[in-house]
Formats: sequence, C-alpha cells, structure tokens
Amino acid sequence: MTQTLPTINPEKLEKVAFILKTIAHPLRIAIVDLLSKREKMMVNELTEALGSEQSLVSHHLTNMKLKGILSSERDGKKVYYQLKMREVIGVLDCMDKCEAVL
Amino acid sequence: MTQTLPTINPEKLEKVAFILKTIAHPLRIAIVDLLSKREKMMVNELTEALGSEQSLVSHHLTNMKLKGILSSERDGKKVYYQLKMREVIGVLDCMDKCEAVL
DNA sequence: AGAATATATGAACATATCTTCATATATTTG
DNA sequence: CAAATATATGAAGATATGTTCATATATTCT
Repeated sequence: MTQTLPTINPEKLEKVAFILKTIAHPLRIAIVDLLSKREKMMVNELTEALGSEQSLVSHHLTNMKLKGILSSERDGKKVYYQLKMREVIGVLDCMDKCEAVL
Repeated sequence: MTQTLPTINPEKLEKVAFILKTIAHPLRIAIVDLLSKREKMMVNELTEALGSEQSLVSHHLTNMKLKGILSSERDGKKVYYQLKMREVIGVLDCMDKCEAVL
C-alpha cells in the first residue's frame, strides 16, 4: 500500500516556479521590488536606482515584458514600466510572509 | 514626499530565491516533490518515478546535495536521498498556500 | 532640420546550465 | 575473484542566459 499523500499542487508550483525563475536574478528582483513600491517607473529612474547600465536594464525589462511580468507605456521620450502580472507581488509577499524561512 | 513603503525583506527574498532558483527545473521540482512525500528514496526509485536516465538524475541529485538541499546516505549498494534543507518543504508549502496565484 | 535626451536592439562574447555518453567506483552475491 | 547491481563522474556538446558595446530609433526642443 503506497498511498500518495496530499501533495503540493503541481500546476500551481509550475506557475510560481515560472514567476520566480523569471525574476530570480539580482537585477530583476530589484526591478520588481522597486515596481512593487512605485507603480510606475521610467527606465532612467530604474537605471539610476539600480546603478546599472541603461542597456542592461533595458534588456531585462524587455525580457520581463515578453514574459508577461511587466508592461510598458510611453510618455513622450520616456517609457514607464510597471508590474503587469499582479501575482508577482502576491508571490513575493507570500514568500516574505513564509514562516518556513528564517 | 517619496516615502518608502514597507517592502519585501531583501535577505529573505535572497534565500527564497536561492532555494527556488536551485530547484526551478522540472526534474528537480519533481525530485523535491517526491522527497517531500516519501522521506527517503533511492536513486533507482527516483529514476523510475521520473522516467529519466540514471546519469541525469544522479547529476541533479549531486547538484542539489552540493547546494545543501538534499543529503544522502548509503545502504549497501543503494544510496538514499532525502530533503536536508527543511525550508524547502516549507517554501513549497508556502507557495502552495499562496492566495496570490490561482 | 539638427541637437539633445530616452530607450531599444542586435551582434558578439562570456558564462552557466542541461543532457548524453561512456566509463568508473562501490557493494553484494555466487 | 568474477559477475551483477546501483550509483557517480567527467568530458563533450547543446542550449540558455547574462553582459557589453556600438548603434538605431523615437521624441522633444531650438
């Protein structure tokens, strides 16, 4: 009798893992963290806040946009990015509240 | 007045991100999932349960062991692996319970 | 239109990660 | 000890990911 215990929901795990794998990079975590606080930020602000290069930040923004995590909106010369996938904040919040870690 | 909202604890985020980045791979998620149910499993069992190749599974097990996620114990010819880092189960559980996703 | 500003893009490279394959090691059993 | 079984390992190749650099595009301003 090898009964299967009620286990972690694989689909949900996939989703969360996708989100986290996508943002699991120091720069991207920082970006998401900033955007979880500020709603909208232009590339320039992000670049300065992160102390990174414009091009690099832009690449990461583009990637996260492609994966549906972020969205962007142009305002004149400036482009504002924001969190599109609401779940991301939620997931980060869940992790933050997670008793399991420290 | 640009006040900083109480935000996600960066250290904790790092930890969780480390854990999840480490296991964020279909095969490894499956391994961790199995080991969260069964306490101990030998390589062979895992290999069969996963429908993967012995060598590949072994590589992943070795990696996760190196990173402190798993531990192993030899019993004759067999080697049993188990979850060493308790937090992993906790983190997966947190993700599972996370309201933010689905 | 030309200069200045803000952002995007693509190629090249560096690095990391995954997978396979062939083979090594360890343990038990005949 | 030889054969069988279980697992590990290392090299090579495949793929993915991150970074830099030079340059393109878009917009505004003069």
